[in-house]
This record gives sequence, structure tokens and C-alpha cells, in this order.
Amino acid sequence: MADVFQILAVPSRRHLLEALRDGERSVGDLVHRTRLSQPSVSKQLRILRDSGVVALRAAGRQHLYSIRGRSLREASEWLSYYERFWQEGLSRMDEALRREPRSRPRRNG
Amino acid sequence: MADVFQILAVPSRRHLLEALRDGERSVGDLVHRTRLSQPSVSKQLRILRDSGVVALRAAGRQHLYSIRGRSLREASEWLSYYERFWQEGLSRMDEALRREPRSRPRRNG
DNA sequence: CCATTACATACCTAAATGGACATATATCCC
DNA sequence: GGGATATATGTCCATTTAGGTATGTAATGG
Repeated sequence: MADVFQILAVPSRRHLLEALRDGERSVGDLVHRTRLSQPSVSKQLRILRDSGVVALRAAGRQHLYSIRGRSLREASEWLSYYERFWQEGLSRMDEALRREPRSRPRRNG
Repeated sequence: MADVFQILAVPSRRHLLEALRDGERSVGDLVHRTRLSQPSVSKQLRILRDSGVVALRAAGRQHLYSIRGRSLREASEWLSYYERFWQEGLSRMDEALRREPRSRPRRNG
């Protein structure tokens, strides 16, 4: 069960997850949406499943995969600590001041 | 300029970014906060810089690194497409229905 | 039962890369 | 200048792994 960022690091796996955004898809369906061979798709789906990012449901001969939010949430939460670095227009100067709250900014730098 | 998820896939790099959460840090400072050698820290900082995740500011002999939000934002935005998978209690059944909005749920499946 | 369809697994290989050590470069201080 | 400090780069290596091909397995239909 590798960490979620390592899972997301591979473009093919992200493409698979993008194809799953609007619901369950079969393996063959996913193969058509990528440039990967069927075994490669199955392999990446296996990795996604082992890491808890997708779930599998059997339906006859078909295997239907779907997104499981829980693991992706970890990544999102990690990134949330950095939101302030783009939400406010934080410059490095602002940061420097933030680290030394005792010294007030001087009029002339 | 590798993609941001590949950058974040390496734990050492995430540790460096965590150490930069509350502002600029020098290289030596970051070395003390990791178990990496100084050259390894410099190497990873170089990668982070090339990918636009951190910025460098020289201050005498010291090189001060800081977070640049822009690149991380891309990752956060990608993940935002999956928020609904954990924000609502979405089951696979819900998803199936979402994919076929024309057919109403039948009383007996 | 047999062919077909749908998917998974085994195995292999080429490529990428994280981290270490040695060394180069730059700045500071005496 | 010269030594010390701070950081960067060069080089090497062991490890990981994405993707392909070949093959195995399970479900469906006649």
C-alpha cells in the first residue's frame, strides 16, 4: 500500500482516475480510453486497488472499477497546508516577517 | 520541469516542503531537519526549484528556500475534482445512477 | 463441451532516479 | 591571502518500475 502521492505520480494512473471521475468503468472501457495495453491497464488498476484509490465490483465477466475517495483525501489534506501560499499573495518578504514576529518592518527595509 | 505529482511522490521532498511550511529555511537548516546528507538535500532542492515548487534567495553564504504556491496549486486543483467522492457519502450505487440520469431507480432493482 | 470474450498474472527489460561520497565554488573573517 | 563555512555539482550504483508479450483463468453462449 504505497503512499498516495507515489500512486498519483504516474500519468497513466491519473488518466485512469480521470476516466473514473463520472462513475464506474469496466476494464475494456478504460483500455479504450488510454493508449495502454489491456494487461498494463489491469496492472495499474491492481496498483490503484491495492492502494485503496479504487474499488472493484464484479459483474459477470466484467470488472467495474470506481473511485474511493478516502486515499485521495490524504493527498488533498496534505496540500491544504499550502493553500495559503497561493490564496493570499504571499511574498517571501511576508514569510520572513511571519517567522520573526517580534521585529516590526522598518520604514526603509 | 517534471509534473508536480512526480515531485511530491518522493517522501524526502515532501519532508523538505513540510519544513518550509512556516517560512524560509537555509540549506543547513533543512539538512538538520532530515536524515539526508547535505548534497542530497541540495539535489532535491534543485529539483524542487526546477519544478517551480520552491524559490531561492541568496543571503550571503546562505541560500534561503521558500515555497512557491503556483505549482502545488495545480495538484490541489486536480484533486479537487475528486472532493465529491469523500465529501458526500457517495456509494458506487449513487455513481451508477449518476451515470444514467435518464433511468429512474426502479423499486426492485 | 468448445469457442469466445473479459480480465488477471508471470516474466522480462529498458529507463529513471534517490542517495552517498568526493570535489568544486562562493562567501566570510582574520 | 588563507582558512573556515555554506552550498552546489559530478559521478556512481543499487533499486524501483512502467509497459510490453505471452499465458492463465473465469464467465458466456451455442
